Amino acid sequence: MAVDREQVKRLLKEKGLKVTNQRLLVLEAIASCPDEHLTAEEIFELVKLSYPEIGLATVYRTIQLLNELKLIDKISFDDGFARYEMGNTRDGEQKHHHHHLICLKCGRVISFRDDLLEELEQKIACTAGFHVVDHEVKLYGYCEECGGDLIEEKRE
Amino acid sequence: MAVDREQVKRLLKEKGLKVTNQRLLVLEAIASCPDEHLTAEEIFELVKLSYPEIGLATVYRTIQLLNELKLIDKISFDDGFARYEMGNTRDGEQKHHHHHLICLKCGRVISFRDDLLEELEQKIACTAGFHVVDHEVKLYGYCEECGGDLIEEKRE
DNA sequence: GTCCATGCAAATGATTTGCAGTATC
DNA sequence: GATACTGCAAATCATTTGCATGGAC
Repeated sequence: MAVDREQVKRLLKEKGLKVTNQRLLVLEAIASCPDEHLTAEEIFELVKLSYPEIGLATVYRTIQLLNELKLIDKISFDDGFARYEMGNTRDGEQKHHHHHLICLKCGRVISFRDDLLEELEQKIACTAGFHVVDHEVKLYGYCEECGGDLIEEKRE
Repeated sequence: MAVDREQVKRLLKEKGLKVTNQRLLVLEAIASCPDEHLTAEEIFELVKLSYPEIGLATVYRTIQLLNELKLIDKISFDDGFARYEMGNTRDGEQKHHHHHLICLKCGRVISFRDDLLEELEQKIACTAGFHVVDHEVKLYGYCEECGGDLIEEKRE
């Protein structure tokens, strides 16, 4: 997943923010690991490879900024770390949320895209007078390697 | 929502754990606020009303214990506090998860019960070889008072 | 009486913040 | 050149832990 530097620069300028190497590098670090869910510390280590002078506080501040700009999404797997991944809004496209399967044994996190939730949202909106604009779903269980498909053959 | 003290005592003893006032009181504090999502600090304050000697560390340790015993559930709304609510496993009954509508304006949290997710779980199990055993859903939006039903009449 | 549970105070660890120097516009 | 951004170190704050005392069984 590549970052459109020009588009990001434009967005920053629009908001009266400055374009800095640190900001671009943090965003590109996250973009370079599309299937990971990086912690601030991990992003810090990644950026340090090409820009050793960066400070951890800058990473935290940048992450917060990019999140506010909707360029990245924040997620938590309740292991004590906030995690980040590329945002889902591309140009004018509609949101295409992906959710997470979390393996209770090995901790692996698998992302999946789903549209079934739209239906649920509609239902909620009608019944509760609640206008849903976003959702987050986590499914916990066991992945293939950890016995996900051995449901029937348990008991060994 | 009342706590069946005898049943809880039995459960604790079964596990070789001791029955203490603190443990019962923490559980009852949580049970006494079925529509709230209490933080450790809030539970601490509640229990202190009837048992002023209790320490915050005990509340944290007890919460952890009750969570492991599946008597309470942990949830996080990403505001920096872990929150707790009564567990959903009642006797031998099947789980009946409820999920959360979180208002982005007033912060109100509305719980709702849903079974549509079962369908989604089945789908995932088949396609990804993933055996889902639990799920967590958060819907973000605007509640009735904050304009949830004004979707059409927006503008101005 | 044994050993687990508690209360207090101190430790931990992710994240935030103050401030002086630095880079962007 | 003004002002926003950065790096460093110190501060914050929810949660955890060590240890001596107290309570359950």
